Amino acid sequence: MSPEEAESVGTASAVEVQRRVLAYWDRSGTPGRLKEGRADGPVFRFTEGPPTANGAPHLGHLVARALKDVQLRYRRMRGYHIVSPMAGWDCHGLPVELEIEKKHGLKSKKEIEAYGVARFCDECRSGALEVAAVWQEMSRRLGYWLDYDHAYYTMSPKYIESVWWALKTLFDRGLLEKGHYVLPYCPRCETPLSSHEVAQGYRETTDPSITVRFPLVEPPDGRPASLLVWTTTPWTLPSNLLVAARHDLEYVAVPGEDDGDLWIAESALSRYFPAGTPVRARRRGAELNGWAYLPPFPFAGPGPGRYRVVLDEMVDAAEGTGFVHIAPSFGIEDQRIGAREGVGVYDPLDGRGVFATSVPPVAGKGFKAADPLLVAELAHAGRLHASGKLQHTYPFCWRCSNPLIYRAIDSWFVRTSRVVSELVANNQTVAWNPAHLRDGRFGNFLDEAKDWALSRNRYWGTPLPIWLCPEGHATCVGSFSELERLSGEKLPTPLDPHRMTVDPIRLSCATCGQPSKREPYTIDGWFDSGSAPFAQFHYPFEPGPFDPAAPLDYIAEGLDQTRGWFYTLLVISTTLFHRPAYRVCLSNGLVLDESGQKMSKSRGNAVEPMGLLERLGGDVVRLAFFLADYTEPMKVSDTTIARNGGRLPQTFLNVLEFHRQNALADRLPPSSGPPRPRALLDRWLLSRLDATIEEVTASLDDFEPRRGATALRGFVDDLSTWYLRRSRPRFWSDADARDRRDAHETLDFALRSTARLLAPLAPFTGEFAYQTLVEGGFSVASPSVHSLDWPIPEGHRDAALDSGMAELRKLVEVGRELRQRAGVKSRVPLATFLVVGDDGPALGSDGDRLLAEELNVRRIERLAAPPPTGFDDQEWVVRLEGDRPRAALSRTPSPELRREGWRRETLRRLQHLRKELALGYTDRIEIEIYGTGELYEALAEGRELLASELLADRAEIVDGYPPDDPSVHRWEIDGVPLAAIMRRRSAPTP
RNA sequence: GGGCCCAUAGCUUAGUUUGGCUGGAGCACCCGGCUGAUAACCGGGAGGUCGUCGGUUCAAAUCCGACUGGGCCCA
Repeated sequence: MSPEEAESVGTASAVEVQRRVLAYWDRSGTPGRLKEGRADGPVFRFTEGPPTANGAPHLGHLVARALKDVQLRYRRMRGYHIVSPMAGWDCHGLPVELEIEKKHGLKSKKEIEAYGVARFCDECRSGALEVAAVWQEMSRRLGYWLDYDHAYYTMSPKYIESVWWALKTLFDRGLLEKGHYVLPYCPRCETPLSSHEVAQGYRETTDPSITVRFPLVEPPDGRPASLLVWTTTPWTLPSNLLVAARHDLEYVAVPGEDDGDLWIAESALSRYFPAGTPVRARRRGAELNGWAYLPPFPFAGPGPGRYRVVLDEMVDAAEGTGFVHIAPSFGIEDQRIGAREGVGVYDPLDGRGVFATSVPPVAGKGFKAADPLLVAELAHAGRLHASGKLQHTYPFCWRCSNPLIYRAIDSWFVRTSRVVSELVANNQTVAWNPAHLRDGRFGNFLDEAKDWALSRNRYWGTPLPIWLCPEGHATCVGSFSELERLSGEKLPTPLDPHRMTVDPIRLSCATCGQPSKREPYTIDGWFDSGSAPFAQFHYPFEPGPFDPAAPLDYIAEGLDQTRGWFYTLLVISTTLFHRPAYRVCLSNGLVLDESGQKMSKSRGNAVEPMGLLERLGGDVVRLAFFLADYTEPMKVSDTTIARNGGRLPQTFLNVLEFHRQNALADRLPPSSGPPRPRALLDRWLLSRLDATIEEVTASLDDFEPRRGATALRGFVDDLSTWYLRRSRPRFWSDADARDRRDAHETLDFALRSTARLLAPLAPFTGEFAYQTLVEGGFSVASPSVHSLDWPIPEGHRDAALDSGMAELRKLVEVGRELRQRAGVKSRVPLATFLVVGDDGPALGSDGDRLLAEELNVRRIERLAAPPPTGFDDQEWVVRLEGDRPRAALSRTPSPELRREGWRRETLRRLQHLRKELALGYTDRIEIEIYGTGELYEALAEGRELLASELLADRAEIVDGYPPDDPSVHRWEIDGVPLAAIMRRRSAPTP
């Protein structure tokens, strides 16, 4: 390490460590050099799930990124070649468009078109790039190494061309088709959404809840009669064409206000009528089939089969009346039933959800605004039986927050439903973490996979590469060269294949030769991101490392991606390559605030990731995640993160600093190779180290960093609180130079190994430690810890040693307890610690020596059984286990031992004084010490010891009281006055 | 309404797969000690109906069932 670095290391905080390491990496270009791992190593396939480039990252992203990075770093150290470390951004789609709309106050598609589609798309592009920069800086702070210089962008021409290739492949296989189906539709964005988008927008809301009378044309019993029909969407009533009942439900007629009959399911009766209401008639649902009624509004007009009761299994009487209003243009079930009955559709709404003039009462009104007007009309006509409000969950647009409607619309579909069994089979091969996702949430979703509504009626997205001729023949274009060929035009270079470029292009129909126009759709951005594993390489247009036969080895994202990326990856890989998309999939839980509430900007409880990383440092944040159960929802705040993630690096850095100061003071040359330990503590530490290496390795092999982080935390704790605490005197003892050197080498080796083990989990701390330990560290030429080989056990594992030391540490606890009960401080030596009734020292005389030192007793004795006469209470304090003595400790120090205790007491105070006087560890001093009586005798007896411990060239012990002088420092020991004058002797060591 | 997951001390958690000592640990708290790396460290204390109830068993935190609470997803 360079002298300047060495001097300023000090006790570094995690934040300081991070700052220094980032500076070093920047200087040395380390991330750029290492991100791909070893070029000739075995391949580790990975793809970064591209975040949507419409906003800053939130904490949940941080968790996923930490879980990805730890694995990449580990695999690099294991010698793998990472394919690919490319960063990526999902640039297309509504979210990005919406940001630009907001920026310019655009409120509708008409306004976007007036603004100019080309300009609009340009802004979307630069908006996406700006966001990517924010993500990159956050990732840097977290230590997430990706190739940011060669990131993939789903909006880039090459990427789009790969997506086109994929679409054409599906088209050729008959898996991409046009249909007219009911889809979730956002009237503000004027586009359909996919089911995974809808899933993100369910919210509590209040809607009207009305029950309407549908008069029967020919009442069965001669009296006037009506069906009671319930709905929460009055705006769909003008489109009513049928009423559905259930064949096996029991329906009854009860008297209404004007003496007409009201038909309702018997099981729904109590919701509408008081108990005891007379029943005038009763029919099975099946008997109601075909009953004709008068529709609530006449605007849809007559048509074959309309306005009658039909039977369907979807009806139940759990809510409503047992009669279900069917508007085939506005519901998935409605469409199915309407199509079966051949009644056609009636959709009076335009693209923005505004009523046409054909519905006079609400012409020009939005569908929501129409609700109260239509209800008033019904009331006026005497058709309204009941009216109220209902609170329920309803889907809203996940981006613009307006209520969605379900409506029939032209759209292109990926026929996912046809490959369900293949999806299910491929999913079975995936190692999910948590494992229950495979057959639980994700598996369930696959079982019911619906066709994927792919097209969007929008601007900023991959254009659907399908051209249609007037005859309806579709041509799907799979590459730019094909487009050029079919259009007979020279395309501009560079080509930006977005709407403004491709919309005007006309092809001649491959089937009939007529001019074809492009279908004016973009595609769901989720198809873009699901194509990332191959589209990032411009597959199949350029040679690259993508292997169509090989799934990714590992992906990790938030749980929300079960409906998102995890799903679209699988669909696309299954339909294109007939294989699963990934081998291992780790899904992390949601991030909650301290009190367990979901974080959101509107609630104001969101912790901002950049701030968190700046305050605590990336390693603390990472470790807090790794040590928590990251597959479950996680409560996060500065306090919890610092508490859970801060201890390991802090303790480790403290040990490192201790070692640095001592190694530096000793001017120790760097050690070479693993040490050959002699001392018990050294052998024990290296045994623990090997066990830790094994555990961390296994945990990362299993893609479960938590176990490894926990093991490492335990090791560092043992290193600091047992090995180092017990070894401390060895590091500055002149008595045994060889042992001193052993201790240095063992600690040095353990620290270097720990730095490497730490590297994937806490890359800044690992790097900092390594650079601190090696000569020339922090220099441009110094290799990064991340470029080193992963540590392997060195054969130091010794189970007997492990258990023996554990046992010994238990005896230490016993001894300390006895000392406390005897009321004798640790500094005062005691004669004997007696261990009763075990098989003798598991660690031999070395172990007993260690025990004696730790307990500050003169000797350890072991007895097979307690003495027959028992222990004399005057002489011993005894620890019982059950009713048998386990250990005993001498109760009282002898006068000699007490004098030694005083010496140590004095020594401690004088050492403290050295520190107060700001003396360096190697500064020589002169000292005069004043004491009287027994204290004087004790000090005089140990003059030489005191002198050498205090690095005193001259030490004088004076029997008496000190002069009255400001340079005199005074204390009391057991009521006896002690004083000293201390002066620096030599110049401070540099 | 349906599905999946979670529940161990105030907090973070080990132990649950494969039932078996007195359910461990760290943080925080109280008392005492120690301190030439440490925002440390050491000893002791207090703090647990292992969410609740029931079942299986010689034996249940662990296996089974129901319930409660929380979370997520679907309709």
